[in-house]
Formats: sequence, structure tokens, C-alpha cells
Amino acid sequence: MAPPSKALAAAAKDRDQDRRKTILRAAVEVFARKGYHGCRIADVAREAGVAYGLVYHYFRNKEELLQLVFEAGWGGFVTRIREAAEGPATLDAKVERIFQVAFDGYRADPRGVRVLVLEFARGPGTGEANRRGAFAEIMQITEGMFERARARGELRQELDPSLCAAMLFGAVEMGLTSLVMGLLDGRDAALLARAQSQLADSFLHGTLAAEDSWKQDRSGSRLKTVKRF
Amino acid sequence: MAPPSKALAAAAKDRDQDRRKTILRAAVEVFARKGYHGCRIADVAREAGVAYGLVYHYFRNKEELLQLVFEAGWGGFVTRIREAAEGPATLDAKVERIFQVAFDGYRADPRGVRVLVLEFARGPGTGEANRRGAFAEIMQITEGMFERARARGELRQELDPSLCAAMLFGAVEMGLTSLVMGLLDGRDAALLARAQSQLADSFLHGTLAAEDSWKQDRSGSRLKTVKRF
DNA sequence: GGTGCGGCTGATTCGCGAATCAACGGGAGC
DNA sequence: GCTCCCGTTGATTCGCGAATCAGCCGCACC
Repeated sequence: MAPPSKALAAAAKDRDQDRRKTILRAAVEVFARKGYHGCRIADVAREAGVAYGLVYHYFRNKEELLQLVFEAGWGGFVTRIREAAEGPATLDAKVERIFQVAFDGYRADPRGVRVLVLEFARGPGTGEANRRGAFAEIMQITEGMFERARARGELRQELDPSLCAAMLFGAVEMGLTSLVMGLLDGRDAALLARAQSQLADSFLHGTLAAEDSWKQDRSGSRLKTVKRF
Repeated sequence: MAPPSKALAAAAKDRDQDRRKTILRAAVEVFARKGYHGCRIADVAREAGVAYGLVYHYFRNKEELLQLVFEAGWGGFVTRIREAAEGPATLDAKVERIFQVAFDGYRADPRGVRVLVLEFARGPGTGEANRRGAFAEIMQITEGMFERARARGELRQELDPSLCAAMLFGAVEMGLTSLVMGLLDGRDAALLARAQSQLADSFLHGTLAAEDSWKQDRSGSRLKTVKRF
């Protein structure tokens, strides 16, 4: 064993990290329940079961708390999305994987996703730049994915990759928003799975380049193909 | 002419309404620029060129200001969406019309749309109930549209109308968010038109029931049609 | 048992901004 | 020209909540 003082220091460090985790967890909880602007530091402290002042012992201020919650959740998400988007798989597999990642995130930590969705891209305040950057980053990754797919002929030639990215994340975000707002029941696992696969499927069959006969059906003028019956 | 006192009263009422309009306009401007929480009443007053206290002469408090901005913008939007969704037109015409309505709104008043998009569906605070209700309302209208379309065979049978509604508004909202966040250049009219038509087109060809041969291609198991090449 | 240290506490301070209100002024009516 | 009314003003009040800080335990070490 190491000298007692060392062992103690290590233990202390562990407890320190535990405290940080506890408080961050509490922050997620409270932000999810009342929103960033709708809660007080006191609420976070109470939720964590610690004294008011201790929050300031571990974190500089309220904004840093939000920032860290944000980074923790978003960072993992971006990593997974990047993995999904940059492999050698086909476009449809990648898109399905992206929906999978998003919904798995929700399954694992609905509160955390709630904070990300609700406080995301929110109006000016410290950290706006960060979040705008985070948003831009993921759009860029996805845009790249669509660009490469288009070059390979997997994506319809006439589609703009950046708009595809916008639409993809629109579908993801609104799907999650429906959960977060309670319009869909997030506890119903079957419903979740169904939503995930349907969103991916609907998205894909609108953007995947056709590989068979009906391709020329739409390669012409795309807009205003109004058909009555 | 009416007696002078009557005429004056009318004129006064007009000026009153003008003031209200001016202040509301200023509020939209300031909310768009700094966000609801990021601005002071003083900012609104300065923008409107009136004294601080006058804002309170015309409006009960800051929240009422946001509420009215919200109602003005959202009310018109809902009305137009309802008109679009409830006519006898085909589903694809309706969907195109919905994108048209959303983008026209942006063209007419980007600031107003920015406030709606950024402050919309935001974390708890007064008016949450209102906004959740507004959100639910438009989802419901759209869901109804998809349900009827499905009954008529215009929508793929296996799709859930409420998820279609979520996806549609996801596409709309994220398209507008891209504009609002500056990822797309909102001043480029051609780009706007292109975005509008592409989003509608991509959405439709993923959800419209196929009317010709390739239908059976996808009416079977929808998920995981991974094709390598 | 004493001592010193550091994690922890929460009453206090401080600043900000929403909301108030007493007074002002300019125009209408006499 | 005088007066009264009311839209308008902005200094002031008030409450809230972020951030501070002066100590208070409890524990390790002696």
C-alpha cells in the first residue's frame, strides 16, 4: 500500500469527483424540471442534498454548470454521430444508425436529453457561441456525410446536402421534442422503437437515390407533381 | 362629422393603438436580438423611443409582452396552416402549401419568426401551458390531415400520422432554425425558394403512398433495407 | 486529548432589473 | 388666459437570486 497520506489524498479526490457528479446530476434534474432560467442554485443544492455554498466550491457559477451539463451530453452525442457518419457503410445504414444513437440517448437519459433539447440553441446568454458552434459542428459532419453519399450516387443528385442535414436533424429533434413534451409516451418501448424506425424510413425514402426503374420518375422536374385521383 | 369630443376620442384611441403597435414591434425586435431573458424592459422602451414607465401603461408586465408577441405571430400561422391542412386538396399540395406558409412567414417577418423559433416551446415559465397547448394544437391539425390522407390511400398505410406530423414540423422548424442561426443565408431569395421546395419534395417522397409499380418494393418489412453496392 | 487543516455551511452582501408612483406638461375646453 | 385631464416621464422602491466569506465541524495525525 502507499503511505496513508497518499491513500487518503486519493480517497479524497474520489469523494471530490463523486460530489461533482452528484451536483451535476442534480443540475440536470433541476434544469430538466424547471429550465435553466426557472431555477435557483438553491434548487440544485437542495436536489443534491448539499449546502448552497458548496455548489460554488465545485463550480465557478451557474452558467458553468449549464455549460458542463451541455458538454457532457452533447460531447458523447457528437462522438457517436461522427462514428456513424464517417464509416464506410451505406447512406441508409448511417441514417438508421443516427436515429438509433439519438433514441438510445433518450432511452439512457431522458432528463439529460430534455435539457439538451429545451435549452439548446437558446437565445443569447453566455455560451451562445459555444452552442452555436456545437450546432454548426454536427450539421457540418452530417452535411459531409450527405456530400460523399451524393458523390457516390447514393443521394439524389438534385438535393442539397446541407438541407438534407437540416431535415435529418429536424426529424431527430422534433421526434425527441414530442417525447420530451409528452405528446408521445416515452415509457412505451415499442412506441419508441416504432418511432425510431419510421422516422429513419420516411426520411430515407425521400432522399435516397433510387436504384431501379422508377428513378426517372422523379429525376425530372421535382416540384409540383400534383396528382389527383 | 361627429361632435368634436367623439372625434377626438377616436383619434386618441388610434394613437393609443399606434403606441401599442410601436412598443410591440420594438419588443419583437429586442426579443429577436437578445432573447426574452437577455433583455430589459428598458431596452424595449429605448427601441420604441418611449419612456420606461410607458411600457407599463400599455402592458401589465414583461410576460404579457412576450405572450402578445407570441399570440400575434403564432395565431396567424395556425390559421394559415389550418386552411392549408383542411381543404379538399391532395396531400402533396397541402404539404407544399404548409412549407409555403412557413417560409412566407419568414420572408415577411424574419425577426418575428426568430422569436417564435427561439422562445418557442421553451422551458417552464409563465405561459408554458399556453405554448405547449399551441404546439399540441398545430400537431393535432397536421395529424388529422395525415389521418384523412391515409384513409384515402394517399399516405403509406404503415406510417403513423402523429409521427408524420412530428417529422413535418421538424423539417419546417429546422429549416427555419438554419435560417435564424445564419447557417443559411436568409437574404438569398433563390436559396430560400430552393430550400422550401426541396424540403417539401424530400418529405413527400418519403411519405406519399406510391401509386405505381415500385409500391410493393417497400410495403413489406420497412426497416433495415441495407443495400451494399 | 490536543491541534490544525480542509471540506463544508448558510447568513449576508450585492447588484440587477421589474414594477411603482408622484409629478410634469401640453393640449382641450371654458 | 386659466384650469383640468391624462398621457407620459424616469427616479425610486422592492424583491429576488447570484455570489461571497467568515467561521464551523469532523477527522487525521501527533
